[in-house]
Amino acid sequence: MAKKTYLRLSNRERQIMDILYRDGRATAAEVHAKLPDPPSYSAVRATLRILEEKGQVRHEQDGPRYVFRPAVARDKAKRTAIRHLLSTFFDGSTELAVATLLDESASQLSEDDFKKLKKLIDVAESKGENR
Amino acid sequence: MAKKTYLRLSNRERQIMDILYRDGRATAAEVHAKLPDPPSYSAVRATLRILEEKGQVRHEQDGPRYVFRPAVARDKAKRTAIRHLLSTFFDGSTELAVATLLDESASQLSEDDFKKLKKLIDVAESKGENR
DNA sequence: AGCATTATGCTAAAAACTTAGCATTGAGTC
DNA sequence: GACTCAATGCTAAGTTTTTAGCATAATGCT
Repeated sequence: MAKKTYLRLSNRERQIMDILYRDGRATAAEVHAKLPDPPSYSAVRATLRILEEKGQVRHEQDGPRYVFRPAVARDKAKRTAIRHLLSTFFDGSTELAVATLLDESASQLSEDDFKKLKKLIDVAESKGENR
Repeated sequence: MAKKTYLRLSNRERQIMDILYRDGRATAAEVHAKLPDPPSYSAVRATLRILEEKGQVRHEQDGPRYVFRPAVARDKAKRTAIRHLLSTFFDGSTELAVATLLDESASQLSEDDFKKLKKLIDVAESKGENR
């Protein structure tokens, strides 16, 4: 059977995936506790099962219970997400995106944080030069 | 009537909003043309109407047709999106997010771009000092 | 061992999303 | 003004999502 090119996740499914990406791993009960506007525990388990059928989630047995994890590495998922964000809201411009990021969080960053950010750019620049 | 705190958009609705945010404004026909795996034109219009009912979209009359726009400013929507991304995939860390952004696009950035990025940080830093 | 507690497996019903089709309206052309 | 073309208004039906509930299995305590 061919794999679907576009895998659509429903709203609840997406919410649950976000929790799993945020926390790395969680039991059904933990997911339930963190869901906004949560349905029954039973409904959460059902959705986790569906996510597993869709290949988005895996579980391991941990004693009496299941622990769920995203099947796709967080790193890969976050790259997909960031590309989507760039193209939707920033016309593909890294600069615009960085500007917004800084604007969102500047007031919470320390002097040291800014130093690190500049260093990041230096590193990226030197890597970019190998073209 | 109380406004919903959590406004859920379905998959199709989200796809359509993304197009509207990307392009700023579009007719029903344009949205239809840009939808991946598109349904009928009629279905697109129906969804646009629903989005309007949900307060996500507005339309203006442009001669014989409607032109649709996001009701929430792109700028506000993108901040919401970026905060969500930060918390889901980057543990709230601006640095980690910038690092990924750079990593994604470093090979496409020019020397000048890097200069601008550093400048952005300087500006954010000086703003941040007014605390 | 028996019992309470906490899991999972499964199924079916309710709700929401998604879609298409037909009726209607309006603009432009001949 | 009649006709054509392209738009919107509306509604109903199909499909998917979302949910709850009951049955069952496993753990751990007394």
